[in-house]
Amino acid sequence: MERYNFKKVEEKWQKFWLDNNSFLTTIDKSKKKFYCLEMFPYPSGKIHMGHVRNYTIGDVLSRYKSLKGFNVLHPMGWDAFGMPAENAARDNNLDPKDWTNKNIETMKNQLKKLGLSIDWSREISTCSEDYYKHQQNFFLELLEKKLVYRKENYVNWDPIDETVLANEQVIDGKGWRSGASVERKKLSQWFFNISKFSQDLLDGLESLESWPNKVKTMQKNWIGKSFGCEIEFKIEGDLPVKKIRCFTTRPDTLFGFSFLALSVDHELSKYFIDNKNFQKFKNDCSKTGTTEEAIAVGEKIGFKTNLEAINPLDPSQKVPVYFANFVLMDYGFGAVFGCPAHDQRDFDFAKKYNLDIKTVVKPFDKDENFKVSEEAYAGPGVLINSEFLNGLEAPVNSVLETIKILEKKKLGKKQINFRLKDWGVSRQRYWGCPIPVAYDEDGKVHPIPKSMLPVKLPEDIDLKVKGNPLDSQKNWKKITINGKKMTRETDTLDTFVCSSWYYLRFCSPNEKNYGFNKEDIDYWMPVDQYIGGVEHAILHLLYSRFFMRAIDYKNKNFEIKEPFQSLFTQGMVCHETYKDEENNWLSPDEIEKINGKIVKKKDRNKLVKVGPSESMSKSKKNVIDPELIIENYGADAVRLFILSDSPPEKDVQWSEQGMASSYKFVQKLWILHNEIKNKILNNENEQNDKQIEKFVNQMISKITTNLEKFNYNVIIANMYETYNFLINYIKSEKNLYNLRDNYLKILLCFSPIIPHFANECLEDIGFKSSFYWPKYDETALDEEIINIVVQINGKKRSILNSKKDAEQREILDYVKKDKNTFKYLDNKKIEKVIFIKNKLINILLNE
RNA sequence: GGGCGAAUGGCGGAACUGGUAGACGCGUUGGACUCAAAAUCCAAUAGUAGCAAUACUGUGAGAGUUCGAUUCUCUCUUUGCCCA
Repeated sequence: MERYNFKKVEEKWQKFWLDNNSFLTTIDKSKKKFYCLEMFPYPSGKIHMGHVRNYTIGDVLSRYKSLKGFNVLHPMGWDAFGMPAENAARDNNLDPKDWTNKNIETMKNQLKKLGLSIDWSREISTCSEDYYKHQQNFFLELLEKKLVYRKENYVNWDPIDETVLANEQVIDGKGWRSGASVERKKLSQWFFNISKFSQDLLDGLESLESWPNKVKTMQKNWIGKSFGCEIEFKIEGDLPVKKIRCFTTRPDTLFGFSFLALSVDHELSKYFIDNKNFQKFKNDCSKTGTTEEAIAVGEKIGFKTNLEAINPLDPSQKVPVYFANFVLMDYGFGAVFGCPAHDQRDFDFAKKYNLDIKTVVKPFDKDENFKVSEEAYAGPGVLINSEFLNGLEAPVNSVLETIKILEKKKLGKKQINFRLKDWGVSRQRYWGCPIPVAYDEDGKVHPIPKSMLPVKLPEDIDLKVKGNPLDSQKNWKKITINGKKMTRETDTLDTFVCSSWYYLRFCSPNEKNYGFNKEDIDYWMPVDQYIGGVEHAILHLLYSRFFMRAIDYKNKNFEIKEPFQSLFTQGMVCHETYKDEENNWLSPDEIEKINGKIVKKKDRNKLVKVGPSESMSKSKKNVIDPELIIENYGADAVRLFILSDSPPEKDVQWSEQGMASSYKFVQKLWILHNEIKNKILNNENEQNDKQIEKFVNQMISKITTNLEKFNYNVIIANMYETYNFLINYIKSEKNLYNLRDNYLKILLCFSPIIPHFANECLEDIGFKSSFYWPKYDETALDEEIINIVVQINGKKRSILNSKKDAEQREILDYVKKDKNTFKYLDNKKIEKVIFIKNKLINILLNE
């Protein structure tokens, strides 16, 4: 027998699948469809272990569904626009397109070596004109539907990448890629009107039963529906301003009102434009970022006006009006009322400017004299010091009641507010999808006529210029539309736009006239299973859900609303981290283990510090290159290992030993296969053997259930159990009657996990095609002899074998005689017996 | 600070609707093979006591519900993620 040559076998089957177009998919209405999609990769250079895990999970599912008879769509593409390409190209004097395409080639080959069942004829790349011309068309459609608009806005400006960042791309006040401190800057930007769909996006979550609750909660919080009240405050002072509108979720704390705070961009600011102190203040404000987090953490500063606001519930109460840096123009009306006792932000502000702090809510367990002193009290309780509102339970009752009163007095009205803001899509970068509009001499926006699409990116650009390289493309910028000279928009679209509709394109990758065609969409959509990292729980998924709605808006393209029927979020691949004595990161192949000590390979006297296991990242050097691993152990072994050690939704530890043992397992399976093959050739008997019949049925049942529930790590355990069974079974010198049929079923069950190996073995015993997912026979699962647990006073004392369906009396008689249990019953009165047929007997004694 | 989750041997992890805790793998120990080692194979492996049969303890801590709790409820601790 030859040693299992994974290289030969894997190449053979990968070629076979390619030559036979095994994974090519077309619409087949006679079959149920299954659209399996994994989040497509960014072509950064090489695939990493995270990809291996993600795509293996998807592949196992796709192959399983195929065997079950589904018409499976399993495509792959490239999220190919984005800054890394532009930066790499700039630093190495390359064209971003060449850099990207080269990476795509490399990564595609790597993915192919994993033996993925992908329909490569549907491959798409978001940076190709074939793709982005449709995206530009969508942009224009959205523009027509007024779902895209342009507005001047403060943005998060990344001074290193010289681009605008979305709020969610700012982490701890720093750019998510560059790490630079983010600044506030005013720019004219394109926005998608996602907030128009706030309620719809929120409601849609209800229908997503197969999404993790965690993700739904995160989206819900992100959309942030709040219920409150719009209040009009009368203003006194020397300005021609009589009232200011505010939004608040806590109108019930109005009696604790001690200041009114305005955003520096509030329309009132026009009266202070010449005030030097105000200008200085405004300037200081721009140093804090625009994120909620930056505002919460940063120091609260204010600029006092000489205006006074009047409490609508108590006209005798007048409080100062401030401009404050923690009030944002796009929340509410850019104005909030301050109640320091019950809001920490207001509290900090009041302390700083010595404003009143009046307690109006007391916790349930405190008395009327409760006073807020060290920090604000935002919890529930009862209203106090609030005249006619006293005694109301806060917040639910008191808020509703106060709104009623305000509405009656025509001082305010109930309002719903959403935290979700419109999506700023303008990026001042070259390597993205050009926004298909131009400006005439007056600065008026004109869409590029659809006949002139795509707006192609210019070639031969200079990426070394400061700012947006497109801006310096004087010739490219010039365009004539209908005889009129205009200037092109130089912003490109956020790459999240590209990934917001790629799942649609996979359905119609070759449609020339539009991004998709309806027949394909109606057949393939929605994605039945979407698989990817939880890091996209909010943005990508929310944007995609928005995009479906936006394209559907007014023209009714779709039968369905939600793009992703089910979502699975897989965990990360982690590895220990290593540092040398100078605290430099070391990669796993720079270290070795000698006599239990971990030392540097180059200098064995140098001890290595072992850090915690963290998600693999280049910066920490704790990466393992999948290509090398596939080279050394083979794709099947890698697939086995990446699934074996942890449930797919949890993080997995990379372990060299674990990897090696998966490799050994494949080798052992091959030895087993050859022994089974010999037995099969020597036994051509049709009779059945119950033992193998029962085991294989059990196994099919287990593996099927575990596949359906994504318990892929347990499937690997099931495979080991199967091996352990079979190796003993064939040694048992039984008459191995129906070994061939049962072994065939086993191989079919293994085939989604280790497809090359399984196909090789199947061919070896005479099966090359018409594979299917084996069914299990419920009746074969029936046991004739059953283990019954015997408990005395709830404590397990014995297990006895009984024939199926034995009655309580029989079991009890047996227990009384059994050597393990009779001693417990000796001379004691049986108080009660709990009996569950075929499972357990629990005898309660009077002691 | 708020929301959501998690906690099981030396390690990763199993355990169906409340019914045999620790499947399976790694590691470790002992043995076989070998001049020797690696590889491979066999055996043991939650802890304590015992030659053993067996007994007691045991699923982060404490309480509760129940004949019976890893599983359900409450409180606490630690920890992860998201939001702030």
